[in-house]
Amino acid sequence: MKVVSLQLPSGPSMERLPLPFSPTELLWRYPLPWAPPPPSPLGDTKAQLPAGLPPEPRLWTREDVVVFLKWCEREFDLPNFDMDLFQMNGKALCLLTKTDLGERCPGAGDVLHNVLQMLVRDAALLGRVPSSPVTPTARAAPYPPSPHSHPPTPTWAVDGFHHFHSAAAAAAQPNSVTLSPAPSVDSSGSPQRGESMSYVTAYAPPVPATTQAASSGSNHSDSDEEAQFAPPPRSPKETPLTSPAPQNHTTQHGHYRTQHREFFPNDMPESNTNGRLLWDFLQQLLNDPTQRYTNYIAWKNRDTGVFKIVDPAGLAKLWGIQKNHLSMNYDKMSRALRYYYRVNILRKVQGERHCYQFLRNPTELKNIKNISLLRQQMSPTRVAQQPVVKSEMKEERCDDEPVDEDMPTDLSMAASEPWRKRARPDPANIPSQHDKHRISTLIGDNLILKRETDYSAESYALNLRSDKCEQ
DNA sequence: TACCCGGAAGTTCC
DNA sequence: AGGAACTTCCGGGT
Repeated sequence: MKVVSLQLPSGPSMERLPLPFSPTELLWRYPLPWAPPPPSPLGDTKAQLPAGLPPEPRLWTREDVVVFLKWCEREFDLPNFDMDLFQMNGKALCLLTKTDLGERCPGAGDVLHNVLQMLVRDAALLGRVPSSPVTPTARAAPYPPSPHSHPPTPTWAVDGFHHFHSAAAAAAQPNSVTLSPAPSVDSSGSPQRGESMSYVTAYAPPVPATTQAASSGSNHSDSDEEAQFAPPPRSPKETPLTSPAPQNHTTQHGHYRTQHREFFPNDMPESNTNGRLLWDFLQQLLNDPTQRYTNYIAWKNRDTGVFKIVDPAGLAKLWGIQKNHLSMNYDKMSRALRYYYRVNILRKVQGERHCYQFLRNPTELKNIKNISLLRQQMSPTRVAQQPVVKSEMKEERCDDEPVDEDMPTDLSMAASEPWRKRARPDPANIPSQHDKHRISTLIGDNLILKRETDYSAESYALNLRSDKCEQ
């Protein structure tokens, strides 16, 4: 499966950001709702259209339609279309509904529909603001510069992690930017040799060599994108992988790749979440090897799982695209993040805006999914009996402690907070609003110690051992 | 004003 | 059908 580097429509800092989704995972998500002036929402995809194909699908001839369909087959690894069913011009093609397309090409209707929608939308935008023609060469032409193209990079965002060589970046792209493959780490792939592996390594995304080879040929070079998405420098303390700070990009990447190949074998099974869970989505953005999303979200301390949402609105839009909730905003997305508090996947870093901390490593999270969620109920009374520990969010390490197996992992209200059941329990046992708030606080506070423990490299290794035992 | 919090109800997908 | 994982909306606090 090839990856199309879809471009986000511009918004602040949205320019030229390829979304991390494979076509089949993403394309249905379009069309996009916000339409500030171009750059094109189709971006690279549009630019990769066959030369000579008009940018406006509705102007296509029958022959153009065939060319387009053939291109889609190749580009998106779609099953071959029955061209007899597409004896129509572009205008007619665009009138087909998703269902229509699905009937004509089972399994690819959504993709086709959404590609068309994007093209139509893009053509409309181009109509308003004439821009570069849709040619293979147009791709290399950068979009009009925007003052928002490169939002401020957090000072903590690193300086040892140099730009990848363009070929390497391109090679890394398929896995790094596709939400289909496993999330940051896979339970079956990584822990075996991971006893001494740090959190960093566990979070590092896969860069299988075979994928590189497979992808580098048919796709365009990313050299131009690399220039656009050159990752910000990283702090030397950032990770063992990057320290001491390498002088050579190729060496850097080689090391990186070597590490990943060790922990992410090529036969790694696919994720069971496909980036459709918010935590997984965030992890994938955070761990993008080419660091293209650091303008949106970036590790603040990868070892402890602390990250910062650099561009809340932008990130929310990305998430909205991912989930096809195009009115997504930070308020809504943050609500989803807050639901993670109760299941101890996340916590807020007190006093720092847009700063959160993962409380579970990806292996854990994935394992939880794999074992059908250990639905350990954490009763309010039980929680309330636990000591309250207020912990300042520093990168302090606590004693090693195994993963709390009693952690609720069910995001539903009922699982962790039974009073939220609509069929309410005995009223005598219902906490008051104040109590509820306190309990929630207790849940969060009480687990802080553990969280910071879990995210220390030592305990992460310990968790891995635990994972290993489970396997 | 923006961020943050959590309740409540609704939606979508599996 | 039912549950999980959000999404949407909201009132309140900082």
